[in-house]
Amino acid sequence: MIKARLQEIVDRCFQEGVKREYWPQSADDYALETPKRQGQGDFSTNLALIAAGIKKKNPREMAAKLTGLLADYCDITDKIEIAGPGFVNFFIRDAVWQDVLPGICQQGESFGPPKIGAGKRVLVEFVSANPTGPLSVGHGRQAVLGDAIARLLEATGHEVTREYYYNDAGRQMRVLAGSLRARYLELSGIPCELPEDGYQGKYIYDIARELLDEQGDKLQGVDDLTPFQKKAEQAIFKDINGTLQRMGIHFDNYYNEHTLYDDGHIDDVVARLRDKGLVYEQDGAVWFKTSEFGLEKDRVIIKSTGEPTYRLPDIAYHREKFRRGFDWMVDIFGSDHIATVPDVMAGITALGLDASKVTVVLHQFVTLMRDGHQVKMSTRKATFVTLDDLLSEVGPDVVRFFFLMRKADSQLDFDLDLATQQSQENPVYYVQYGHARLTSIIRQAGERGIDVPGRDNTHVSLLDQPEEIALLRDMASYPELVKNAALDLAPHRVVFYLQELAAKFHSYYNKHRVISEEDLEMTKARLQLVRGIRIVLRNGLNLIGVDAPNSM
RNA sequence: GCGCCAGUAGCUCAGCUGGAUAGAGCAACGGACUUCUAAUCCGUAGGCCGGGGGUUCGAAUCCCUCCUGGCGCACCA
Repeated sequence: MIKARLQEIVDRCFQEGVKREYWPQSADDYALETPKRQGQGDFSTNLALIAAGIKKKNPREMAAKLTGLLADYCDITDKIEIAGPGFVNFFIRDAVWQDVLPGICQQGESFGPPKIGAGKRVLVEFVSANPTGPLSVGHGRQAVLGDAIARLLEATGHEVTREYYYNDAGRQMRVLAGSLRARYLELSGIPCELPEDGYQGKYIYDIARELLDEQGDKLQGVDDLTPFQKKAEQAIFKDINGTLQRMGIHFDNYYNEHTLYDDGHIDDVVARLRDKGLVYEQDGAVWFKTSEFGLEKDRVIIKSTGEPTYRLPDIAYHREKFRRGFDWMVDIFGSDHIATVPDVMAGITALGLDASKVTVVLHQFVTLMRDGHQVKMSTRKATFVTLDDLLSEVGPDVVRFFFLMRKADSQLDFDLDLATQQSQENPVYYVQYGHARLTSIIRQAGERGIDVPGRDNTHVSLLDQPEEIALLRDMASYPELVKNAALDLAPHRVVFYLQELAAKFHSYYNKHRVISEEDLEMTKARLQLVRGIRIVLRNGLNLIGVDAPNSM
């Protein structure tokens, strides 16, 4: 908020400088940033360095021209100085930071990023696991990532639809049905081998048992896999949804790949590509000329058996997303799907659609560590820890927070021993504890009959300690941080921000007393600060779907 | 062999579009509870940012190259 104000001032001076021919318009890619080190001001701009680079002049001379202009326009600083190679550093007046506080208190829950996405419809597709088994820990990362991204986009005013895309037909499902049938027969006392590549997970037994309870031995002589497939799908989706619910994640829409066939979209996409001469037949299969789009080689979209490969429905599905009128489409995929992305993008482009409206977020794998060893996970084998298991061990808050502590690009080691046994040292609790403490202080004040100031600014000038200004500065940067995190689809930045804010507060708490009997005015000022920090912490936690407890 | 991602303190990781003297948490060591919650705080120590070239006023960040790890490179999804 303060930064935006200063940015406006600097922009105005820049334009004035262009008029006076201090520097050319082309120097407009300068930045206004927050320096890391103390003593370098609250903000800093490299305008002079950029301008000097273009005009081949001394940067410090340029900086002097800039400060000359700023003297006329800038009313929120104590001091503006030229430093280092030619940076111009801004020292914001304490009063400016202090004035931020009543605004935050007044806005409360709505304190956050600007609604830059207002009127924009975004589709966020994630999880999209086929109903062949319980959600894995890897799906968990994706679920958390997708939901957090959706929340970030909502916070910035986007109209978000969360969608789960799935396929309940095809080879995998047939193998699943065969596996269930085998277990069903086995439980009925009829020895039966699991089919080749069958699903070995014990959950198949659970479903078989249910089926046996419901149907008795009626299905023993049935060769048709349909009843088994139906039962498996229904039971597994129930399980998946139960897990998602425990995480507090809901979807607005479940999109069945099958509708793409029923509504003729698959055939239509092939026809359209054929019209454009981008499709040909070879070896009994239908190929898509992906090489026309800069890719290595062409790809099969319909196998010689007549069955489409996954690419074709993926392309058709994305065309449907466009037709449904979304302005932005975000896909969250595991890194094992990396190969599909260029093909789908080529398909979108081939159909005359704007591929830049699709953003794919690829997340790297989760490695589960137990007893210092990596746990290998496979949906088909029996050796896997499910997301549900994880939730039972550490709870949804820890799962969410941990999965968001790393950027999507990084592999993630989830140390079960650490997450379960040493949960006291969890960064999640660190932040939550901060919130509980803040709440407790306000409660104490209430018990002593002290009212906590809200929107009024009669006390804020008392908040002149360095720690207080630092806190206010961080709080003021929250809206911009969230805005950038949303646009970059990077929720981990919110997590890091919250840890830092909590740390500053804990430190402050240990150094300064908020409620003091001798000084009621100071008490009120600090209570207002406490209230403001609590709002920001609470809003931030809410943004990543983590609970903000009032006591711990 | 090719593509994508990663390589930053002993460990796990931040570092937004290139910016000034490189950041946090854990682990280690030494301290702080008659006080608004010690699930906390304070201090100490810890680094050729994988190696090597290049681009420029300036590189952990951009380009090239090599090394290491992960994921892919199907008429599986």
